[in-house]
Amino acid sequence: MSIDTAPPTPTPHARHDHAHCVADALARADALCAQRGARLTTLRRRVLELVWSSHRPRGAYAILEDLSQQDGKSTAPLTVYRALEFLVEQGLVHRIESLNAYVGCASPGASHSGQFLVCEGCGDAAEIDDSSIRTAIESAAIARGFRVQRPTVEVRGVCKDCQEKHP
Amino acid sequence: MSIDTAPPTPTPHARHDHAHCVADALARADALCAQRGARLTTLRRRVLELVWSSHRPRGAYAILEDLSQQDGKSTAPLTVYRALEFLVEQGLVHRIESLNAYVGCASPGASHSGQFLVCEGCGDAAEIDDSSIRTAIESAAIARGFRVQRPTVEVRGVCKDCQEKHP
DNA sequence: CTCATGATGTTATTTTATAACATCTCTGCG
DNA sequence: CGCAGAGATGTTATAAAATAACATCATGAG
Ligand SMILES: [Zn+2]
Ligand SMILES: [Zn+2]
Ligand SMILES: [Zn+2]
Ligand SMILES: [Zn+2]
Repeated sequence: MSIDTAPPTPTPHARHDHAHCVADALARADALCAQRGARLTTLRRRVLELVWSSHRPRGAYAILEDLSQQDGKSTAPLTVYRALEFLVEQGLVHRIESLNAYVGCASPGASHSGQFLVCEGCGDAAEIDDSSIRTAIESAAIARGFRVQRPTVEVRGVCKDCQEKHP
Repeated sequence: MSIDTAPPTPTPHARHDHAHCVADALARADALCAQRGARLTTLRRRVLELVWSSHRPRGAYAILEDLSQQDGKSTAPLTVYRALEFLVEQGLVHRIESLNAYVGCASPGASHSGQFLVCEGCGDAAEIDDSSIRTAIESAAIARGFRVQRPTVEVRGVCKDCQEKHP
């Protein structure tokens, strides 16, 4: 069976060891939080793991359902929102504004602004950290006397794999 | 961050003839829609005018309230959402994803992607159309085989005037 | 005029997010 | 240890944003 005819999978670009992605993300989170004295509690760690369950942005309520299902009892939205708030503050998770959803950060610890290529086909959100974009935004802002605090770049379009599937 | 819930006062620091802004925007909208055969109905035109009541992004429900108050009777959310949908499609209004709010387009008709400098201080959203940003995004996408459909750039920070007020 | 199309009205519901307050749990300190 | 205080979580209720499904109205081509 050739790669070209591979069936649709939850993670479309699934030619990778995703379990490794998750384990890696959790390990980095542990290290970062320990280093900072931030408390990555069991709950927060579980939420982080659920955010990382795919490379697609996931809604707070989707995570909530996972959590409830795992525990057999229903959890309150606030529980998830508070955990997400912590994770975003720590730079472990990014919020995709145009989707009201959350996705694991590809390189936490590094200072970066969050730039995403969001595919309409598969829903994947690929995080990039392009210095040209960063500096272009900074320059444009400076030219107008605007002090940048948090740049948001979310590019909708179609990823490489999805283009090949629907030519 | 709070979006514009205050009464529709023109921009806080703007020493400009805002009535002219609005009239101008409406005139251009009339012309564009006429040219395209799109129907800028009374309702849609009124919503456009309300979006333009300031240079701050306004939420759909804020506009809804204005509309209801003007008419003395309550209007349904869908009424506003449908009008906004039309206005966004026609490029007369942009949606600011990170605020769930809408703002009038500074240069409708021109093809542009929507780049905004959103001030945390005054709530103003200044629309820019910076070619460096545009090309930087396009290049970064091309390098990854990603086909861009709709780039979104929303930069949070503090505008010039607000920096001067709070030094 | 008549019909087809698109626009608006109406009612109900879904999805996303937060408020207010109670309880628990960890940690540092006497 | 035992206790105080801060931070984390639980609980209940509500707010805010968006959409669904279906009915009616308005407009313009033929
Ligand atoms: Zn992975
Ligand atoms: Zn990141
Ligand atoms: Zn103005
Ligand atoms: Zn514009």
